[in-house]
Amino acid sequence: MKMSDRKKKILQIVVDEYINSAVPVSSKVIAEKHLQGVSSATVRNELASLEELGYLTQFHTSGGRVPSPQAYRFYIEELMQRGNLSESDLDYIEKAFSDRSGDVEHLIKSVSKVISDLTDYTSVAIGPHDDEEKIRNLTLLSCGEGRALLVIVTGSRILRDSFIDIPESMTDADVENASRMLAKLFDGKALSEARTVGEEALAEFGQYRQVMRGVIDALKTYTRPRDEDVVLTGADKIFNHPEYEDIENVKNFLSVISSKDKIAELIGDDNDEIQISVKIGSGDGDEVPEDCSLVTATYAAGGKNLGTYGVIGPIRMDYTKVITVLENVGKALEELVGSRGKDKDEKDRQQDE
Amino acid sequence: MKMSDRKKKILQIVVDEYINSAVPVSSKVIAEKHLQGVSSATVRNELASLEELGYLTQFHTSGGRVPSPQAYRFYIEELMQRGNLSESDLDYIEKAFSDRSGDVEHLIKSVSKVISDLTDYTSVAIGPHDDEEKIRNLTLLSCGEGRALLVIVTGSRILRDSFIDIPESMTDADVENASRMLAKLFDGKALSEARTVGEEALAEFGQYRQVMRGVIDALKTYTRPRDEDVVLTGADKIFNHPEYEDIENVKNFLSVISSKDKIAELIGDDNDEIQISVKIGSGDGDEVPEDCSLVTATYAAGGKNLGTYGVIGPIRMDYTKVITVLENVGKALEELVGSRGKDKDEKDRQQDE
DNA sequence: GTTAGCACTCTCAACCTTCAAGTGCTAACG
DNA sequence: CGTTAGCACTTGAAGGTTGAGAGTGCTAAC
Repeated sequence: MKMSDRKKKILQIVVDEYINSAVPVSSKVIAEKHLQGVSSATVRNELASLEELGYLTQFHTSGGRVPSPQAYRFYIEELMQRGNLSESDLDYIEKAFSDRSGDVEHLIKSVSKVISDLTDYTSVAIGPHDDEEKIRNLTLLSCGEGRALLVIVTGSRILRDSFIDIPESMTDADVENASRMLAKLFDGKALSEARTVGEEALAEFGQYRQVMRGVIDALKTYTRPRDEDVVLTGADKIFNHPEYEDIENVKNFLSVISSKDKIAELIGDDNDEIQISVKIGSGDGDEVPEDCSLVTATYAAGGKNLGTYGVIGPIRMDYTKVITVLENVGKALEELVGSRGKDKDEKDRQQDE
Repeated sequence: MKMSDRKKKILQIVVDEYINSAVPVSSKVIAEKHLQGVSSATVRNELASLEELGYLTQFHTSGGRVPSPQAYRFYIEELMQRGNLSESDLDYIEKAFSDRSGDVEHLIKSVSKVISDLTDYTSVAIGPHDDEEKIRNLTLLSCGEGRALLVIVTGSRILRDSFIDIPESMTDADVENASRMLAKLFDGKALSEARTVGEEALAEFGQYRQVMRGVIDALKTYTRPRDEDVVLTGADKIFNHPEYEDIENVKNFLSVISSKDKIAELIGDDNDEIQISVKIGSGDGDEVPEDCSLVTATYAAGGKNLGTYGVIGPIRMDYTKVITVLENVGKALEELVGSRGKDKDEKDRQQDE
């Protein structure tokens, strides 16, 4: 069976209406509020057909229809209408980003907060983690007991530190020496090339071979986001949405957000594909849990990854609002960071709209 | 009215029973299960009297009695019986701590996880933050745009970093120069004395005055724990306890744990007073929210603060279990860290038991 | 001081009724 | 053939009633 235009129109009405009201949608309100000129009986026929196609479900015979996950996906792909932010929302974004004094950590937090406040959903964010990031400084500090602390600072000011094992025989002076050598070797290198640089230099390091191995291992872990890089804002906002009157849904939600590992996994894995990604849980072994939806955007400016930001919430989510907010925050962010001019990527994206 | 021994005994029974069953306690079960030789009518008289004293409340006439916050406090002070951990629990602790390879961050996380797993409550932890910590390394890195990154590494391997403003006129070489001066000045100093050292050296710094100011400001913030220092484990464990079938309690709980600031404040403020602290919310403007209880222990070994760890959960908490776990974790932790010998503090504590 | 006995209160679950909402189906219409 | 009016049917939500069970407070007797 093909989807007629009227079916699409009706499906769009159902999704819109349900997103707004959180109440199953009946044929009557569709016909009366949105589709004058057609009777509710006709709408009922169409609804029955849409149900057969898998787009709608009903809890019980007299309960109106509710969109299925499949319907949401279709809605986002084809039916959804883009909106614009209100003046006050735009002002809010601008004001929030006007304070340029903070570091990245601070920026990530405020972006996350802005998104959560404007959308009224829980916001998840993961800071920039870019393999092409240049190493700005690398220092090795002796800790005694055959261990040393490796501190790496990159161009976008992300600080990474980890402990590596070193030969017990190394004195503090040896460590300092090694530190100098390492700093010289890696300074200005991108994280992506650093590993190969390290491998190549292994031979030179002679007795410090073990140290270099440790550094290389540490570098490997740096391209993956860590727990600490995941920022979560407005977890209590979920209670503003009626689906979370049900304790089961709250459990589900809390089990997701209490594991930052899991969040990082969910957000991270399509990091460099597209701009905005929507993931809807359908329950059958999906990574995103049932009754849960995750909308994220990955931002970039001047070819530099600026991190991934988004919201997590019920499937019945105001996608128009969320996506609009994400787009506007993205624009503001790109302006803020790459204020000097726009690169090709961004131009392409703007034409798409 | 004075508390007779029998009243105390009965109060203890009520609290124990309620903690175990989560069901209001009736005079009948007290008399039959715990106080043979006395009739339920007698118990009823005592219960009525205990209610008058403010230790018990009842939701409705025929609903049995429930301990008041005041009763819990009294219970913990005087009535509670110390327990011992099971073999398997002790094994679990030992196994969890046997891996010594990780850094502090890692240690904090595993301690927190152990506590959460053994108690079945949500665990909160805050890493060591000790004013007497010695500065091991201090480096200033230029970031351009009149800003620099200050990295401070302390003895117990806590890494602190923050951005400070510097005069736009400073070149990279100037920054390096300043970094060397600062490192020399602060190396080996405790955080507590560092501030005064900085103040005294202000004059010497001449044109770098602003830099030194920034460093001093940064040092000030280091004694307070930051958001990132608060670790939360097992948030979803609350659903194992019947009070959180009620959505209102979940809201309450989530609003606390979603703000790490607030947690830090709650945990941090009696940091150096006593070993184990129990805070019970009573609702009247208390810092700890109503229906919420916070049990924390501050650990130390060799005079060094090892952080504060504990659990947050419903008032009806298994205090015996929680406190026993906290004590045993503390012992294990002290052994692990200060394996070379026990200092006076710890000996004192062990005698108290 | 302790106890048995009893009236009283309150909740909880089960059950019924009513009500409104919304559907599916059928037969008629253009 | 698509559309529509009409109507029977289903279902859940809300409200009321009832009986059982639990637990108490009180009183009078020991």
